[in-house]
Amino acid sequence: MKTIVADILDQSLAQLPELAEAAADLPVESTIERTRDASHGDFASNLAMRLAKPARMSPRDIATRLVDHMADNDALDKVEIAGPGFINFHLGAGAYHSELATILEQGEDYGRQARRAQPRILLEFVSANPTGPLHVGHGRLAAYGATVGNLLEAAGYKVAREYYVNDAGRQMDILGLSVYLRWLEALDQDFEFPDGGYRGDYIRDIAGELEAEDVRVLDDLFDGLPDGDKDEIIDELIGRAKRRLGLGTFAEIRQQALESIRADIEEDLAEFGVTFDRWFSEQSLTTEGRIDAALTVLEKSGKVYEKDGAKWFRATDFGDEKDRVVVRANGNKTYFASDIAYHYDKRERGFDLLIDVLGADHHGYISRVGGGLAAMGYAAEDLEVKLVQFVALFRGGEKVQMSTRSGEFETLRQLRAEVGNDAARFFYVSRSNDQHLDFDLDVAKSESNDNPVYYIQYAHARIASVFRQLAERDLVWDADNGRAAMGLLGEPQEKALMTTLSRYPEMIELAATNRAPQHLVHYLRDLANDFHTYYNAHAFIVDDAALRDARLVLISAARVVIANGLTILGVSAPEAM
RNA sequence: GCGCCCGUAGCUCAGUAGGAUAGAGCACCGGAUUCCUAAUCCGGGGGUCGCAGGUUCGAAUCCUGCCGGGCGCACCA
Repeated sequence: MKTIVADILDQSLAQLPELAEAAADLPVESTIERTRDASHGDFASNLAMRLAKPARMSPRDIATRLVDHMADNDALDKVEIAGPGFINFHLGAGAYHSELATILEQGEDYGRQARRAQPRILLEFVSANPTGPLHVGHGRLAAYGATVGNLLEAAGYKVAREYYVNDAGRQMDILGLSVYLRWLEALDQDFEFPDGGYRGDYIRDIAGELEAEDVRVLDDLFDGLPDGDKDEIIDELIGRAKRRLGLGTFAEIRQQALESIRADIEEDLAEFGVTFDRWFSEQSLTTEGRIDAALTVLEKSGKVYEKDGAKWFRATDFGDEKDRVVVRANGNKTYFASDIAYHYDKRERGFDLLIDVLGADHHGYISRVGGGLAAMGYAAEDLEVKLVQFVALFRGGEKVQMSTRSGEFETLRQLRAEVGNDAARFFYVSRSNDQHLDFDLDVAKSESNDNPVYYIQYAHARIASVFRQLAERDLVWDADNGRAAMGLLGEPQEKALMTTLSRYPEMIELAATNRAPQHLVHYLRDLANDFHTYYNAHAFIVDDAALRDARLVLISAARVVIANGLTILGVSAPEAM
């Protein structure tokens, strides 16, 4: 709908060369916005004010010229110049009526834009370490990433979703050791479980199902353990287990634990409506030689040097605080080396824009990885990182304490079971990603008017209910008749609803561009409010068939848009509540 | 110490590449149902947009400094 106004302005501008020149760098559409006050019309443009300086004319003179050169347009009622030089556009009812027809015609495609070839987007999110179940913080990453992915697709982009599985390195050895120790415990071996191990109940579950071929009891594993801090003790135990069980057997335990946890995460997310096109294994980077290949490219850039026996990446050249080690003195590659290799691989696979959704504690990582990309012949700007701030759970007004150490953290599963998937998906994205989230469990699970999820779903269910009532009264909705009678929709509540509906495509575009799902949440709340207000003010199923059919056109359109928006959020749109 | 994010109503937060009198929910007060679901609606009070400067026709929004809160600064992953 905004394009109607943009076209009119564009065409007027084209006839005024002296202004068109000044506006060369200014997309006309970006000057147009919805008005906040209905007396200012439907859309307003600040184009004249923006051109005043480059064109060296007064804003009001510019506005006058623009308006004088506008061709007549059926969609337009009138155009006014107001205030310091705003051009206000008043659309006719016909523009809204045709928008309603478009909504019904396009159905679930309404608000979706045509495919854009560029950029091809790789969206990486969650990527939690496969050392235990997802907790509530990961849930926010999942809900945010999934919704941003849906928004980008609605805006026409091709999006691939990926989960990076950190299945390499020391933490995997600790995982394997933890499982083996629980397996020993189950066979009545007596020892104190080391502090540095993973001690959640899920480790016992995995141990209970352990099926490694040559696994056997090492009853002297803890004999003569040297003193040391918890990391040294863990490393010593890992070394002993590897030597005595054999590397192959230890690796088998480790892989079994990894796969069990990874599968659990995948199932958890799938139940949450979050799926991925690919689970990218960090191990595969090593086995396929990609880390070495990336390091070779990086070294050719001249941004790698040796110091103290290690190889360092000159990250400070790319805005990082300090240079970063990529290969340690002991020859092991760092996690940072895998990260660079992974992101290099993403670009090599043909993705133009890499969006990473990360926890807020990863902010130090942005300039580093971006710098790596730049050094390897791509651009730091190819990587866009969306940081998501932490989640605090509140129950009964009290903050719920979360402790990973004790294994007593709140898992995503527990949260989903407590408040339901719909409320969880909704609440997670209802705040800006860079705002801390206070998740109030009592509100999220209350089946009452306190709960904004129900408020929106209820609007959808109510519309469905109206159509059920219609059938019960042996009436049939004649949509063609309704479309022909849309001129009867003159009530203020009807106009308000039509206006909000017509905003949907603009809002989707905005939310996608800004990776800001909260716009959609707020929009749906507004839309539901407009519908509920209308519902309370006027009956839809009236005796006058033309009016009835027209009103049913309007609320059908509302149903379509609410359902489309909820689908993007990953929230169900119930027919009845 | 350095870096990133945040500071808007009593509480939780929106606020669109700067735009016209700053919005919503909750809470509080007062109303609405012989009629399509009251999980609803209508009305009301509530604000020095952390503070101080700057940029300009115009700043909650951009810039600088300060104050307050969160997070991060490994040859860990």
